[in-house]
Amino acid sequence: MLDIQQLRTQLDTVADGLAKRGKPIDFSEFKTLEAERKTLQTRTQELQAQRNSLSKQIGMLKGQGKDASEVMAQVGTLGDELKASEVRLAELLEQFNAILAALPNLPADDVPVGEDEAGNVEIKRWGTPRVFDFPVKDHTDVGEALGQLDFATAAKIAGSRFSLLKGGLARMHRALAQFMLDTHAVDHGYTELYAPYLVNAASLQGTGQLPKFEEDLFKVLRGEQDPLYLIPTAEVPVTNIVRDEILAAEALPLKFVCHTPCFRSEAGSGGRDVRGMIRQHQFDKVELVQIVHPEQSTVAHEELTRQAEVILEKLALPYRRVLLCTGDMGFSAAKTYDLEVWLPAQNTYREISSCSNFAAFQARRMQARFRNDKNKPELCHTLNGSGLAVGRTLVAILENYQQADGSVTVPSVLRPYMGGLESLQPL
RNA sequence: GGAGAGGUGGCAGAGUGGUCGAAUGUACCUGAUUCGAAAUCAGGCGUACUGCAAGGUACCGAGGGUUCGAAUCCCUCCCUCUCCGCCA
Repeated sequence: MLDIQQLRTQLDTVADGLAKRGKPIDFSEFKTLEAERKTLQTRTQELQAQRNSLSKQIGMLKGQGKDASEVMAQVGTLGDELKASEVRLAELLEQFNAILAALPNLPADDVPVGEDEAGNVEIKRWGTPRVFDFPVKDHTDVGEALGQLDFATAAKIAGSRFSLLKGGLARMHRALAQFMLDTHAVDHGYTELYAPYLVNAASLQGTGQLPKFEEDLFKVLRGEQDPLYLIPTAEVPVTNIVRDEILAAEALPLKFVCHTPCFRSEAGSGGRDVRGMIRQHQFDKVELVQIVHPEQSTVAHEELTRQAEVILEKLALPYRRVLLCTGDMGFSAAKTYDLEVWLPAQNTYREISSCSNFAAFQARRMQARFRNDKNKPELCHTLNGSGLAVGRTLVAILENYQQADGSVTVPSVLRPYMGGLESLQPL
């Protein structure tokens, strides 16, 4: 959510910033509504003040046992205009909210302007892609040859875009999550959380998935009761911890790490990445979330991204860091780094982590504040990043660590989590 | 799933139609007292919008309704607690 004050006072600046995202937004409706709002709001409050004071008089007169009919007649004349003003004002405010809730965040100043992923800027590369002396298989072929990755059975059980892992591969999946959690909780100082996988609509509003992106979510209907939604990322339950809170300044920064499954309907992604476990309805992710003082968010963003990179380096997986351009950034983000891991079968880097600074955008939606130097409530800044997507990490290991005989070497940092197992062998 | 009781300021807790944005206690902040502290005394102490200011407006779980007037009455939803049943 953008600051409505900023829209009122610097509409052109806001419009310019949003235009950089690619689709210029028409603010003529906003201007029309705003012109009406100011006078209507003043007038409504004036009428309310009159009504309140007259009503008080009625109370006083009646309390003294006097006749109040004259004053009651007087307040009666206000009735129609007041009612009409209140109704119209409520309509206007609702329209403002709808406009505001649908506007994406302003890109940070140092975000490159571009239309799509072609405009992204590579920041760094780490690691050297391995040279194979045998034909490289993609992760689906490697996993199925091991007999430990079974899409056909998953499709029977649930449908397309689900996977069934078995044996050592299932264990490696678990080991990855444990390894990531330990690294962030112990080495990086994050507080580990276990959080709900189903959330209410208010939480999804808070982080920005609703109202615009409902079709991306799995919705659980419960008869008369309010629906719940399966979380698309741990960002939702974790960031909403501070929704409607006013924190003490000393409480910041908050740093949370949380491993959850993530559920995405993948509506509109038809045909993309249908093979393999790159794009699934259900995948696990270890998520990093920080709630920080506004002056700290830029530094925190670098720190958090670096902490995600550490996981890739410990796993010895080659990757690159990319700064997303204005046209490729997510709805709520002010600035985003993607980490892309090397996938030899595709001969390219693929996204495995997305680390974003949301500035005050989410905090304003969810009214997450802290008491500043002047003891006044001020919006926090929020950040999050994958550290990392577990399923895609498993994909990267299958491809990068495959051997000519069909086995897959277990990265050394994972071995303590797998009973010392050094290699996945066909079942 | 059945039966019942509740949601008021950081916390506790009063308030069942009118001078209530809300008593009181406690916590917290400032000052006085003190060598210092405790105790005591005085003042302050929710959020947001609006106004140069004085002030005005909204908010008593959320939304709607009745009324000249709603924390208080009515409806829907959300949440909490107690007992019974079921359950990993």
